[in-house]
Amino acid sequence: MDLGDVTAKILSEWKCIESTPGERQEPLQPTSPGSPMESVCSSPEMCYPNEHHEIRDFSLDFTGRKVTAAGQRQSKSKMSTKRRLKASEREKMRMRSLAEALHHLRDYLPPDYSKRGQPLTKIQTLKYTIEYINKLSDILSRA
DNA sequence: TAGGCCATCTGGTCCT
DNA sequence: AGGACCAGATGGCCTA
Repeated sequence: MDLGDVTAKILSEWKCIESTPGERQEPLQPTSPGSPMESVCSSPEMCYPNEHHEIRDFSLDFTGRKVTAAGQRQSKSKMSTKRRLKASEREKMRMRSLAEALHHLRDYLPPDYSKRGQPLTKIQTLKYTIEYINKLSDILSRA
């Protein structure tokens, strides 16, 4: 069995899964053309156009930020302000790389899901990836 | 309006 | 000491 056969078989089996949504633990969300998440946040690049979150964070951090529970905790922080800001920046970058990795992971899943309008959520991406890998493993073990 | 999803901030903890 | 990772809290955006 060559790669083409395997791929075709996987896709055909995948379509079988798609046609039986009852088997899914987490049914796909209904189609909604022009999904906001797809248009706004389907990729890290689109998620952070012109670093708009940076702008929002900056205003929150340095200009009249509302007092919140987190803000109240800040007064108890033992970290210096400089170090805290630095840690926040690193954490932001870390979470962005995680989101980017998840977006990249979506590209490896069969395209059927994205055809339904709504992009996969992070959790859906992980769950379907596990399912997909199990499918591949099953097919390979039977080959 | 409620609920889901997401990005971000933050403090705690572990590791180097 | 400082970086990485984690989990809780928070607020914004969007859809049903």
